[in-house]
Amino acid sequence: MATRLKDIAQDLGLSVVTVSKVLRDHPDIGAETRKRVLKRMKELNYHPNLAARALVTGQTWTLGLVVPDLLHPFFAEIAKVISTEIRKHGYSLLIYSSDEDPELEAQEIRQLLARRVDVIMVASAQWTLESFRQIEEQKIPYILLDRSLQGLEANFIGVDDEAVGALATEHLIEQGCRRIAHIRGPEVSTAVGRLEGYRRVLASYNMTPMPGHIVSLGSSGDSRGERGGYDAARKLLATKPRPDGIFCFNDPSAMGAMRAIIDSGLRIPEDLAVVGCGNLSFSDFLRVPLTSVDQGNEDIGKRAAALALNMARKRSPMRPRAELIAPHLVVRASSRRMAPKK
Amino acid sequence: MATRLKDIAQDLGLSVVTVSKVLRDHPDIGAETRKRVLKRMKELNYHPNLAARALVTGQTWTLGLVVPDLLHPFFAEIAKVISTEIRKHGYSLLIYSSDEDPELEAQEIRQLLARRVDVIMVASAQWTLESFRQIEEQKIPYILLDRSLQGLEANFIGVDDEAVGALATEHLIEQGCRRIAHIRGPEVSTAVGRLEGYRRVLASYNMTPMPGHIVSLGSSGDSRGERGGYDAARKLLATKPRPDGIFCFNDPSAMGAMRAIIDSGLRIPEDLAVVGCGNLSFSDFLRVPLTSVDQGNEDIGKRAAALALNMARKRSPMRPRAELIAPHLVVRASSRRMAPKK
DNA sequence: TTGAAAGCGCTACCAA
DNA sequence: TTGGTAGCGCTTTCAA
Repeated sequence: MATRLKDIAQDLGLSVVTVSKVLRDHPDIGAETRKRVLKRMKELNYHPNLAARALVTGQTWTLGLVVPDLLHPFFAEIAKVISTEIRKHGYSLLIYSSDEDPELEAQEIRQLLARRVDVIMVASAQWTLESFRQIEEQKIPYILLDRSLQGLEANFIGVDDEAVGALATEHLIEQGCRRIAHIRGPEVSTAVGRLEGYRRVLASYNMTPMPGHIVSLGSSGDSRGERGGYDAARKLLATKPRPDGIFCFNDPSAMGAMRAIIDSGLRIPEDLAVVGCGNLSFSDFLRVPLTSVDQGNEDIGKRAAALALNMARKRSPMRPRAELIAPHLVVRASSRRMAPKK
Repeated sequence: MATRLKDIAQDLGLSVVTVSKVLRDHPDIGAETRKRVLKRMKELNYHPNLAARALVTGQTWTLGLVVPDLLHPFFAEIAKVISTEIRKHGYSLLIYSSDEDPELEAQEIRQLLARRVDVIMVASAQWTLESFRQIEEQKIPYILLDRSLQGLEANFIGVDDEAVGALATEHLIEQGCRRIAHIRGPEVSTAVGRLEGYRRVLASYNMTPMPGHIVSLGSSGDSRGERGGYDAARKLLATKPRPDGIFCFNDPSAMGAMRAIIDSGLRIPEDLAVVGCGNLSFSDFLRVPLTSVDQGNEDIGKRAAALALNMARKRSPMRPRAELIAPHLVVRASSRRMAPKK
C-alpha cells in the first residue's frame, strides 16, 4: 500500500541498501545517485516505516507520558510543552490520562512497556512501587513528574512543595492573618509537602493550626477540585473561631473555596484571605483575582523534555537526579490586605 | 534485553508459533500448554513487542491526534476523552499541539503517516488541502475535528457553528440588547460559521451590525484569546453608539472582553451583556459568571473516539460523514438582564 | 561507492 | 493440537 524502500530501489535500478543510506544521509553515496533517490522519494511521497526501523534499531523515537488528568491545566501545559520540545528532535509523545486511578495508571505503563518507548514520564497516582520496578526491569529510563514516591530513587522533576507551603503561609501571616487554615490535597507527595511547609512556617511563628483548620479535599472523582474546595471551605467556615486565611492545595480548590466564602456573605480578602497554587492562566479573571504560588509549569515541562531527550540518547544509565524547582508567589486581590511594603 | 517469544518457547521446549498463539488467545491450544506458557510469561514479565507485531499485521493500534493548542481546555478535554475511550479497546494516542501553525501541523501529519497510525484526527489550522491529500494517498482514514475545510469531503465531527452564533445572538436580543457586537475568531470554519449565524439572526430581526461592531480577535500567538478579547473589547467600547451586547467567539476572548468592560467602569450585564462559547469549567467562577454556548466537548470526543475505532477496524473505506452536534446555551449572570420568562 | 546476506520479533499460512 | 517456513520493511555488517 504505502511506498517502500524496495519500490524506490526497483524504480531506479538500485539496491535497497543504497536507498536506505540516502534516507539516513549516509556519507558514502554518489552525489548523482543521492539526487535521483531524493527526487523519487518526493515524487512517491515516501515516508519510512518507523515500526520497521524500530524493530532493527531498538529505538522507537517515541516517549510516553502518563498524567492523572489531562484536563487539569497544569498537566495540559506540561504535556504541551514536552510534546513541543521533543518534536524538534524527531520524537513523538504518547499521552495517557489515568484519572488518578492507580490501576489504570499501571495498565498504561504496561502499554508503554509493550510499545518500547524510549523514555517514560509519569505524574503518578501510584501507592506501590510495582509499576516502576517493572519499568526498571525492562531497563527503560523513566522520570517522575510533579509527584515523587517514597522509597523510589528515580529521576524527579517538580516544584519544591515544602517551599510552596511555606511561601503561601508566610505571605498570609504577613498580610495579618492569624488563624490560617489549609485545604489539603490527597495522599500524594505534593499535598504532603505543602502541608509540611505550612506547618513548619506556622511553627516558626509559634502558631499552631486550630482544631478543624486542616481539612481534606475529598476525592470528588473527575473534578479538579472545585467541588472539593467548596465543600472544604464550608466546613472551615463553620468552625469557631473562623479562619481568617486559607491556603488551598491548588487553584481549582481555591476557586471552589472562594465561591463558598462569597456565597456565605463574607468578603475576600477582608474577612478571609485566600491563596492557591498553580497560578493558572485564568487566575486573573476570577471573581476575586486569586493569589497563587507559581510552580513554574513551563519550566517543569522544559526540563522534563531536556532530561528525557538526554536519556533517550544515552545507552548507559545515569544516576537518578532530582530537579527541584523553586516556586514564587504571585500576589493578587484575594490576599492583599496590607499596602505593599517597600 | 526484553523478553521475547523465543525465550519463552525455548524455556518450555515449545515452538515460537505455539507461544504466539497462546498470546493471542488462539483456540486450538492445549489447556495444559496454555497454562504453562501463561505462567512463564508472567514470571518473565513478558510484553509483546508491538512494533514487530505492527510490521506483520499492518496495524499499529495507535491513533494520532493533532490539535492547535493542547492547553486550551476545549482541546484538552477532547484529547482526554478520546484517549480514555480508545484505551478500553487497546489503542493508544499520539498527541501533537500545532500552535495554530499550518507548517508545524503539516509536519506533524507527516510524522503520523510515517508512524502508520490506524486513524488520524485533526483539528486543523490548515489553509490548503495538501496534507489531507497526502493522508488520502496513503489510504489512512482520518477525521476532521471541530473545524472543517472548504472543498474537503471528509469525516467531520464538531458543533454546528451557525447554530452557535444564532443561539447566542438570539439570546442577547431576547435580553433586550439592540446593538449587538461580535468579536470574531480567525479565518477557520468555526469563526466563519459563528459569524454567519450571528448575521442571519440579526437579519431575521431586521437588525444589522453597526459599523465597527464586528471586530477580529488578533492572533496574539500563544494565548487562547484573553488578550485578543481584551483588545477587541476596547475597540468596541470606543465606538458610537456603543454596543449593549457582545457575542464572543470563545470563552477566553469573552473573559478578556469582560475584563476590558469592567476596567472601563461599565457594568455587566446592565450596560453590556456578554456571551461566550465553550462553556469552560471555570465559567462559573469568573468575576461575572459567563453565559456561554456549550458545544458538547465531551460528546465531540466520544463521537470522535467511536468513529475512529470503527474506522480502525474496517478495511473498506466508508463514505465520509459529518456529525454536527447541536449546541445549547448556558445562561449565567453575564447576560441575564430580564427575569426568566415562564 | 554500491550491494548481498542476515536478522530485528512477530504473525500468517499451511503441513504434520 | 503443534510447528516449520516465509516474510513484514528496514538497518547492519561486510564484501565487492
